[in-house]
Amino acid sequence: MRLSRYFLPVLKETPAEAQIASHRLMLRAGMIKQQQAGIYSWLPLGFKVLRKLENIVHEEQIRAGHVPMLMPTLQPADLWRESGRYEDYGEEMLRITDRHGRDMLYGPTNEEMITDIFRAHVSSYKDLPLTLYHIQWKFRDEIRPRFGVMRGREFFMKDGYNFDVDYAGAMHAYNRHMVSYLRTYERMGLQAIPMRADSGPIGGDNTHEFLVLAETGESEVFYDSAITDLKLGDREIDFDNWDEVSAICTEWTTPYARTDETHDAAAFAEVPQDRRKSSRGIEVGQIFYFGTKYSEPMGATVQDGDGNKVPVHMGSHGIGVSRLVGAIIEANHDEGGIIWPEGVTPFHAGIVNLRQGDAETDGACESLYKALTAAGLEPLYDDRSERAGAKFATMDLIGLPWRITVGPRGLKTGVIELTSRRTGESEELAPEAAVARLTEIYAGHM
RNA sequence: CGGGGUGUAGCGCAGCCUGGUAGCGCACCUGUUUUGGGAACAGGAGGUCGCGAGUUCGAAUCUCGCCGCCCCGACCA
Repeated sequence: MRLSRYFLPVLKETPAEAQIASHRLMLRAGMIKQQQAGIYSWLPLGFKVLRKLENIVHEEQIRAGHVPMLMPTLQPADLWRESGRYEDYGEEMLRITDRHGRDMLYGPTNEEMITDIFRAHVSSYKDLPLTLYHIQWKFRDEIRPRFGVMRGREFFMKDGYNFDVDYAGAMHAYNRHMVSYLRTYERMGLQAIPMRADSGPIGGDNTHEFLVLAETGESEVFYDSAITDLKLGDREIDFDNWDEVSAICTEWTTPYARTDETHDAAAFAEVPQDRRKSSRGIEVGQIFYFGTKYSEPMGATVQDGDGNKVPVHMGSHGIGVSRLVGAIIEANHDEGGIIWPEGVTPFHAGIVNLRQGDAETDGACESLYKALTAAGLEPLYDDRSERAGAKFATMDLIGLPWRITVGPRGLKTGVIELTSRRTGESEELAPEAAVARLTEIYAGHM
């Protein structure tokens, strides 16, 4: 993409309403525009990141054997009356009436609707296990939205629902989600720690939240630092292997890690002093097992091998996709701006032309642009007639992990400069060598 | 929803107390010079002063009502 043809309305000054880094930087980098309290337009750069995260979530869900679909944002109130939540949910639910006077709501979550779909089409244990998910906009009418997309009213979320014939099967689904979530966050360059959590209004017995450590997090968290050393890496995982999946969960849930809601001071005291940490955390996902809470009242049953109708065991599993954009920035920024992890960056590299209009530098930039594109990478070429400082500041702000600087000085000796946004380290090398380096760097992130 | 604040050009703000033709910086447009870390000069364009009533010869400014947004708290993916 050529910057001169893109839409990137960056701000030099910080809008007054933004308090925390991610909100400030998303506004300044032209990623979002607030339309109402807690409701945002996603401008091209923000939208690109959102889509990247969405793709990662899809890939990892499918890898774990889950099945994608899409449910509507507007739901009939009657479904929620069946589960009893229409009355229970309170003011947070946005209620709407259509022209015929029918009660509807903008979905804050989809347990009722997925259960309705399930009961209409599944009646045998032979069709189980099944996990369906979608990634869709949700609405919760928060009393006080804040922190930009981290706590908006409208938000983009992956929510998945498992259907199993018994408790053991549902627990495997629970574990499978935990492992696939760990993979998902790792690919996004995040360390998200699973912590035993409260079940809240969705209800259930067994639940973990995933928290990203960051100073601006809304929850206080307590953990054994041993957990932050854990990494899945590129190990192969057979998601159908109950023991293997369960063993990984044990690995991740054994070190102490809890939010203030479930914190147990006595148990925490048994963690060796030097590994006892407390911090703030941003919740970026949650998994629940809630058994037959919805299947029973809504009649989602299957016949088991003995011909008995039994309510299915369910769980629901969410990842806050739009919130993750903010969380990633909270965990990856400096005074100059955002620093995208390679796996989620909106463009793989920025090309800065230091002498726009000079035939030689223009030509060198063009051929670099073509070479990177041919290598399957997506560069953002700053071809504006701006001075060097302005171009550097823009690149730093929008946080592309790699910057290629092309100027007449280097071209005299046939080199360009490759700079890491994260470390600030630069290396002079031939254009072809830079393309090769970037291809190699991104090989593990495509 | 309780407490506090705020609304003036795209963004950041001054002006309001003490009523009298609406200002500054950045961004934008034109031109010249510049060109490896947010350039300089000159010229220019851009405003229902959140909305509605009221007081007044006259309201951005005073009064009343409403709305939006932000912060703290309670609440929350």
